[in-house]
Amino acid sequence: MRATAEHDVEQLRARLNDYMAKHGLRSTEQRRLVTEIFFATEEHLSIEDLLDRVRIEEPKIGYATVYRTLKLLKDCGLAFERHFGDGVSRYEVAWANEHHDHLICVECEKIVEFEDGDIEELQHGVAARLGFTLVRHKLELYGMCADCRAKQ
Amino acid sequence: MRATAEHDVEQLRARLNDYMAKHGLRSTEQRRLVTEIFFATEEHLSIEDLLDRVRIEEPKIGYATVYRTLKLLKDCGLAFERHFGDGVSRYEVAWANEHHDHLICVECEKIVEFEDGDIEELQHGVAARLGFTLVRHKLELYGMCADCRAKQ
DNA sequence: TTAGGTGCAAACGTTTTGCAACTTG
DNA sequence: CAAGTTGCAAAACGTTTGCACCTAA
Repeated sequence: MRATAEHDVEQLRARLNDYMAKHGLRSTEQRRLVTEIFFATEEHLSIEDLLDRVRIEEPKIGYATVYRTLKLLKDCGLAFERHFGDGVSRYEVAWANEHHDHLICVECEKIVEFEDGDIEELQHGVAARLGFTLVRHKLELYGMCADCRAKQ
Repeated sequence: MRATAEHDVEQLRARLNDYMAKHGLRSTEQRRLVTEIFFATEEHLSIEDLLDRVRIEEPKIGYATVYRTLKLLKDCGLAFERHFGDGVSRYEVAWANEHHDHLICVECEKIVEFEDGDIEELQHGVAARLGFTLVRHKLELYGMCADCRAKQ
């Protein structure tokens, strides 16, 4: 759907450094490691998932550090937190100028991203009709993917 | 938006009794009390909310009973569990033939329900285009309601 | 040097469960 | 009476925090 090559990691680093400088925060080895691994990931990671990957390179890193780093990324708008109903928070990189929703397979839990301008337009219409100014939305479609349907 | 009068509580009771009979479950006083109070409610209740109401009539009822009763209602499709991001699960009655999504005020947390057939149609289109058979969806719109906008 | 960061373990808030006593059918 | 249910309290679960030690600037 989207190619990794399009993504401008450099821009994320710049935004992060900006934010840290502005808030008197420091660039530590752990923080760099966690953010780089996170930025290099296409999937929707839980804290544990990310911790596992980080520990391959630096086994001493603790859960709390990953947690706090993701909080930082959330705070400066570089990560989105998602909840797909299984009790754990998952995170994905907030690439600039990109917005998408999720289609989740109820069988194999595969997550596909999509974007649909028509739906978004209708959402604004609904909100306006009820007197709301829309700020954001969450749309998740749950269904069975082609692979799982074939297997049944 | 919808009048209580339209809702057929009798049908819910019947479906519940059916389910319980089919699964060898029993109709206890606590279960009846919890379900009746739940069925009579328009709001999106947390377990605690519901427990508070139930305890007005029967102070001895425990959290676990309400929890387990809601699980039962969820299992037989009479209750939906919702997560609006504040860490607690909220429940609402799954009235037959009714489906709606939510519009939530980011300021006062008011929740308005809506239905939009056009959006749903587009959702099916998106899913089909990506090879999925749509089972259900979750759409939440977050914005500022007219009242809160006026106060600012 | 000092404000900020780390890792650990303990605290937290919500959800879930084991169990002995009690009800329902 | 057998099987299901209750209420309690404890366990489990993911998340968050206090603190003593460490490190970037």
